[in-house]
Amino acid sequence: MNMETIIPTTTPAAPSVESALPIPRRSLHDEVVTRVRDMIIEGVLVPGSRVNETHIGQTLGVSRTPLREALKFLASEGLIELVTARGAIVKKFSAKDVRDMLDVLAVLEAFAARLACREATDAAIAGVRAIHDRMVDRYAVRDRLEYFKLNQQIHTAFLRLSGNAALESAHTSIQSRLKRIRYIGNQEPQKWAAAMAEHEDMITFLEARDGERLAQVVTQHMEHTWERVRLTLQGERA
Amino acid sequence: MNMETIIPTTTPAAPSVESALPIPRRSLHDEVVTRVRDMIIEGVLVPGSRVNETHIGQTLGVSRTPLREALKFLASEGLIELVTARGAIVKKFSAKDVRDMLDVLAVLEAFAARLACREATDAAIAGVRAIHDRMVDRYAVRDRLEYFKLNQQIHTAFLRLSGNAALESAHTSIQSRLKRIRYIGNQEPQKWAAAMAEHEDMITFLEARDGERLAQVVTQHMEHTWERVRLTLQGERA
DNA sequence: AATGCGTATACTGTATGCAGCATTCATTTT
DNA sequence: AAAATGAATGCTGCATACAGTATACGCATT
Repeated sequence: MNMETIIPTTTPAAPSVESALPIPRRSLHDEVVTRVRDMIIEGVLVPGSRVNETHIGQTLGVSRTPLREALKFLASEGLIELVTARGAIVKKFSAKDVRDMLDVLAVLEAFAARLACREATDAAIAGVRAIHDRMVDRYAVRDRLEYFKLNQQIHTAFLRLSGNAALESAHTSIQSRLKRIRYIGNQEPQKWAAAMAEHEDMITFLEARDGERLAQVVTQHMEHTWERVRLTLQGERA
Repeated sequence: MNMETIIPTTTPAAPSVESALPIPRRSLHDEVVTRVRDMIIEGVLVPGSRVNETHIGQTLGVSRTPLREALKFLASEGLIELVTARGAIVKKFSAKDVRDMLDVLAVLEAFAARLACREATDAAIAGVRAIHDRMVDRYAVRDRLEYFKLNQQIHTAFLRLSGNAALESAHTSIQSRLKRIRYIGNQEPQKWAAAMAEHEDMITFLEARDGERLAQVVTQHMEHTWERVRLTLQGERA
């Protein structure tokens, strides 16, 4: 979320080994943002309910101030709704909302597909392939949680291939809103298998740099994601 | 930014006239967010510079707390960068960044175009036409500022026709990042005239509900926007 | 018993204070 | 004189305290 570049005033006597890298200082802000996001995804914070600042603050061991700042951040991301004098409310998405988000994701990913096939370096594509291979591994042993994480990663990596930062950030924003729904979805084995097959196609077309076909598959994949997820949503009315 | 719905505990004796609407209480948060956004657009806060919390706070007449919260919000929107222990920095966009954003906008608007032609009610389309007519008025008397505002409005209204909230919010986010660039661009008269002509086409196809042609024109419009804006950008290197 | 009103409580919104880090300037050293 | 080092200042990050508002409960009244 924030990249640091240390410019040495003079080249120090330090050896150019890996150990002497800028020490990554995670701000409490980022930490709280991701933690609260995770709490929403995991269902600890239930959609539609209010967020008690003092309570959650104590849970995370921080004061209300950084928590509130994190909530404002998440509000802009669309995960939380801010109501005057009533505080933060975890957003509840209707089936239509989810469908709409998936439609937009499809459009964005289709565009990214065409760009990626044109712009990406072979090395970058190989990187995506590497993630894919790990997903196959995880699928083989039915490690759902790790698979889920890798799935998020591969989508992000794929979007990054496009080289369009705005595209990536738009995608990330919607993706984070959908995370929870995806998390609770995709339970059935055969659906999981189907998703895997689609990914296989995607990586093939990507390596072949066939933008059009890739865009097509990506769009289909999103349509199928909807099929996989829609049933889960019946309980989650707005 | 936040809609209020007042549910009366008991149906009061109040007449159901328009005058008895929920009183619009805009939170200080929203106020500060929009003010800071405007300050960025108007160039009061220069890209690349740090935001002094105490100073800006005094300017707006608020304490640091709500200001900081607003900055976090804008950070998520992409207008501001948060650097640990150094605070908020107004984001600086390179020519490529702008080009990328316009590309994404084009994709989103093209999608919105197809949806709008399918989904929008006649009344809603008439609403867009009304804004357009006012723009023609403002163009006639060369009222640039008002034209600029209406231009923002018509884009938003157009996106809303799609009925896809996620699409609208993705669009708004990028749009707000571009506002400043658009604000300083579009100076020359002939370019302005060209933009007007394109808008004329767009409204025509919209009323004819010709989604494909509208999508085409919208994409072209974005391409031309790039032409209009790119020269302004030479000074704004990243 | 039900309804309306008033008070109490709990939580949000805002301000302020304190600690820690970055930056800058002055001083010292080579 | 240039560079490096150390101190001082200013700003951010976080916590806490206070004020204002909504919600809930209890009481009185019909």
